[in-house]
Amino acid sequence: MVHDNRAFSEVLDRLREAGLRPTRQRMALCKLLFEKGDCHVSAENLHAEAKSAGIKVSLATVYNTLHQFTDVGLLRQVVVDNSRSYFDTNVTDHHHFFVEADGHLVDIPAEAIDIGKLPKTPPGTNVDRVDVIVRVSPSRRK
Amino acid sequence: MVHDNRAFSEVLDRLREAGLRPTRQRMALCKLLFEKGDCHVSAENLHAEAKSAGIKVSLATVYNTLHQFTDVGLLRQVVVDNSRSYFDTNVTDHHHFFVEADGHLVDIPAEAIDIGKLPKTPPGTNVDRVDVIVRVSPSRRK
DNA sequence: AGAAAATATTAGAATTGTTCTAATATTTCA
DNA sequence: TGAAATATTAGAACAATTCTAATATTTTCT
Ligand SMILES: [Mn+2]
Ligand SMILES: [Mn+2]
Ligand SMILES: [Zn+2]
Ligand SMILES: [Zn+2]
Repeated sequence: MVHDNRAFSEVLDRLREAGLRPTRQRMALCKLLFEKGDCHVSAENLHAEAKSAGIKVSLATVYNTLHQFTDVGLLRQVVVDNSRSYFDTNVTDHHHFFVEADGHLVDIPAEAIDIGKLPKTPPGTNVDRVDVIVRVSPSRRK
Repeated sequence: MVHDNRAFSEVLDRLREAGLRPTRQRMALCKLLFEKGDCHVSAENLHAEAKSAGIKVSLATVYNTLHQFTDVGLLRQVVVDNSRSYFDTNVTDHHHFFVEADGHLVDIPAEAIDIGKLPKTPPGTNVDRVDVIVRVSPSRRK
C-alpha cells in the first residue's frame, strides 16, 4: 500500500490542532473531504463515498464527524434544501449556485458578488453572515 | 356573528382564480394567512394558530393547503433552516433577515439590496431566483 | 332538488433525515 | 501496561413531512 505521507500528515495536523483524536475513521473521512478540493457533501453522500472507498464507518460517525468538523471550523453548513443538510469544505466567505434539479452546489467566490448596502438589522441583532443562493435549473433544450 | 364580507369575497376570489374549491378549511386558512399582512409560517405553526382560532383542520390539510397555495403562487417557500419549512405570504421579489435564535424571519424589500453582477451560471442552466439570507443573532448586551 | 362525479379532508401509518443511547472499542498517557 | 478519556457503533428514538385509503363535502348534471 502506498501512502501520500505529505497529505496524510496535513490531515493529522488538522485533527490535532482541533483537539480531535486522529482516529482511523476521522482520518479517512478527512482524506475524502479535503484531498480533492472544495466539495459539498451530505451525510448520506459521504457515507456512501466512504463505503465505496472501502472505509468501514457508521452513519452515526459520519454525522458526528461532520458536526465536530463544523464546530471546529473545518467545515461549514449550507442550507439550500430543507430535506437534506449540506456540508462545505470551503469555509472561506463565498456564495452558491444551487442546481435544484440534481441537488448540486457550485461555489461563487465572495468577490464575484457585490452586495451593496444592507438595510439595518432588526432591533437588537447583529449580522452573523450573509448567504446568497442563486437557484438555477437546466435550461430548456433549444 | 359579524362578517367582513369584503375580505371574505377576496379570499373566495383568490381560491376560485386558482381553481381550488373554496372549502371551509381553505377559506379559514386563507384568512389566517392573508388577512394580517405579510407573514412567514411553518405548518405546525399555522396548524396551532388555526386551532387557537377555533378552526378545526387537520395537520395533513394544513400541509396540503400550504403546498397547493405554493403551487398556484399564493405562497412561496423560504429555505433557511433545515429542520423546518417556512412559507411566505409575500410572493414578490424580496429577501430576508433570519434570526436563528428564535426562528423568526423579517422581510428585506428587493430594492434594499443591490446585487451587482452575477457570475455566469453553471453550463446549461438559467437563474430561477436569487435568495439573500442575512443571518442575524441577538447582540450581546452592553 | 336529487343523484352521480369530482374533489377534499382526515386519522393514522409510513417514510426520511437526523439524533440519541448505551454498550463496546480504541486511543492516550502516566 | 493499565486506567482514564474519548470514539465508534447498532439500533432505537425522534420530528417533520408525506402517504393511504376511508369518509365527507362540493360541484355538476339532469
Ligand atoms: Mn452541532
Ligand atoms: Mn426530516
Ligand atoms: Zn461552497
Ligand atoms: Zn418574506
